[in-house]
Amino acid sequence: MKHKTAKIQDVARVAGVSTATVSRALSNPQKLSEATLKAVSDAISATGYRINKTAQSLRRQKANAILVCVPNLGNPFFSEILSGISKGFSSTKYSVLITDSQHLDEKEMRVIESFSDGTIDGMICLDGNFNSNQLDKFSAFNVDDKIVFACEWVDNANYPSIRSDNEKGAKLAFRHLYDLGHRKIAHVTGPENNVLTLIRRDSLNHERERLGLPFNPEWIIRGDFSVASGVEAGHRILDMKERPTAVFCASDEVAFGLISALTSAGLNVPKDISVVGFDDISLADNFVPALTTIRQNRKFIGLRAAEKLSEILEQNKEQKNPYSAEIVDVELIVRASTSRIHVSSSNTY
Amino acid sequence: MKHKTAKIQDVARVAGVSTATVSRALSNPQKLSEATLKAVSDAISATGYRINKTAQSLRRQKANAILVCVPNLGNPFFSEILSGISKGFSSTKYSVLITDSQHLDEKEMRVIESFSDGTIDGMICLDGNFNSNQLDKFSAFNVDDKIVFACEWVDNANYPSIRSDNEKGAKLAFRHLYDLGHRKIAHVTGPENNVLTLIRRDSLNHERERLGLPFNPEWIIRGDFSVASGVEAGHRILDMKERPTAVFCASDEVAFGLISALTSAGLNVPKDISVVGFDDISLADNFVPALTTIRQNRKFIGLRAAEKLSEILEQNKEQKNPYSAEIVDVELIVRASTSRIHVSSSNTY
DNA sequence: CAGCACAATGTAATCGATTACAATACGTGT
DNA sequence: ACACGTATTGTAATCGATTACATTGTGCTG
Repeated sequence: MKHKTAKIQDVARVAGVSTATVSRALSNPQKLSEATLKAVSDAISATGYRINKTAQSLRRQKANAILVCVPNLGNPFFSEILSGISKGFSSTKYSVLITDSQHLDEKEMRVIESFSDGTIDGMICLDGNFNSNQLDKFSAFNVDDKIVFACEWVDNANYPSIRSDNEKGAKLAFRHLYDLGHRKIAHVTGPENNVLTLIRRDSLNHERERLGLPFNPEWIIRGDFSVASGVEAGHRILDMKERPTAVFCASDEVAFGLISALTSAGLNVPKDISVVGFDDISLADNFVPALTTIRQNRKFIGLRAAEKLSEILEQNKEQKNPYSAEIVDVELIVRASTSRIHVSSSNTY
Repeated sequence: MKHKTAKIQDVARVAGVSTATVSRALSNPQKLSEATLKAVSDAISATGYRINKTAQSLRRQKANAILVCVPNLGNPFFSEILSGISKGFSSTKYSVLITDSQHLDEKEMRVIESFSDGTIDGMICLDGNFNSNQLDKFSAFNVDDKIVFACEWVDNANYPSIRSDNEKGAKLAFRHLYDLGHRKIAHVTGPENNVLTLIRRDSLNHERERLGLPFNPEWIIRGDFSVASGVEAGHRILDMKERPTAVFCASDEVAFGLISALTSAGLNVPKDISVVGFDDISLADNFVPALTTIRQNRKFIGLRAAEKLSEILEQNKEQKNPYSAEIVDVELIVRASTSRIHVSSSNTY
């Protein structure tokens, strides 16, 4: 039609030089004389030439693309991380591909496929749920040194990762409730096989023991980070003989669901029950009541993950970096969903 | 290192056939005899061969990838559409690339670049904010017949699009409030240059006139779909001499911000002011109060957009389809943020 | 059994850019 | 004037898969 895209040959012809020279003009300009450089540059404008990245990738054996593996694209928690990653790569030559790993069995083979069919050079994985079998495949196919984990990670495996200080987060949440006078503190966890679930729960339990608080196994409620699981947890709490006076939720969405369920049942948050979330997603500030939560700097985590992966991909393969987990600080954001314990409920203990 | 990925040559050698035969075994198996097919298939297993898509793309002049252009990746509204798109392409040979077009000037050139450097075959655009200058470039570079719009679209331009019935949505929202006895109905719009803003506002105004309701220009409040703009609108309303008794917001997030601001100021939603949102994002059901809203079937829109683009890309270029806008039905979801007008406030009118 | 259609497979050019190696020109020191 | 280093540019192989065209073989028809 109108635009038959010009190729390097066309530029070479117009500029009166060889294709090699054109190529060099683009990637090694310092090797050429001023005059030819100008000629080539003019020819490029004249022809409207744009490099064909597919051909370039084939020749250079490099895709200039990375893959982000997201557990669930429908979950707003991830959009901001994606946004950070996207920003981190925006000034580089890399394109960002995204895949939803939810309900995807053999997802590790899909990933390996992408590596070996030449479509990606590296991966940022927001999904820490890989078993050792899957990880073995990564190393068998030599892709394990091109993967960076963000937010989540894999225990006992030496992948670089950028993550929040979850331990501190759980501790801050717990201490905040404790300082407000709460002693019966429940926790809605994440899904069982998740690293975040473990570390937050352990940190919480540790803190509870340290402070010598009562423990009721009923108060550890299984969730899955979703709003629905928060609602479910709310119903469980409403049914308890011995209700907690405060709940620490593994995510803001869980907290929203929980508050929604408690409120519908006629309870008041924070008067009857205080609630703390985790993440500080954008809505936390404008929920009713505004949610006290632990802020994860998700955009920063995404950005750093992008930078880290870039570094790894640029550096010489030989000088392998040792294992490194970069821990990003978290912050307690006190809002309206927590309050000093009410006297009538506190005297139970 | 361990895995020097096998190429088609290696497979050919192992199978004792030519590379052409191996290639045919993969893309035109019906042209080969049972015996050679088996030999090739065995050789592929033996060598662990995986096709190199870069080489394939170069030769076939087809990237097998599409780009999704998202106005703001950080906004959860888009995650579910993305999820639908991702699902729509999951069983095809296309990979999905995502780019954030926010604050990106010359974004049309970026897109054209991606088309002409061979990295993408088509695009789904969730951002209708293109001027005619930019659109002219699309057609100058012959990419305009490989673009599908979803959710948003461009007026006066013949791009295929999948979108909600926004007109009906606004009408449903307005009628719902009217039926509850509200007469002073405010509207928080989207950003000024947005097609959704226009169509929803026009539909609302049309409905208001039809019903002969009072119009106070103050009641049309500029927003931008964000929570923050909802908060801002809330403050504006609190300051009004003549307050509306109900507000229709251009997005759920705006509604959240609005409710948050009103509630903080001591008002009760819906007792003092009823609020309707638009979108039915996942949190709407668990906001406090649960939000009455217009449901957009975002996952479906994403899915259909993916299917539509696939069709377009597969079909013969010549048999160009005429302009087509596919309108997806919307639904009023009544929850707790709207109620029959309170007597003390209704008698003002 | 000649002649032809058709099925199965091979040969080699091709997609567009990169780069090792070769070639040329120019300057400089002796 | 010769030898050699250096700067600049060209020639042609290469990345890995696809496919037009050529080739071979087989069966069928008259």
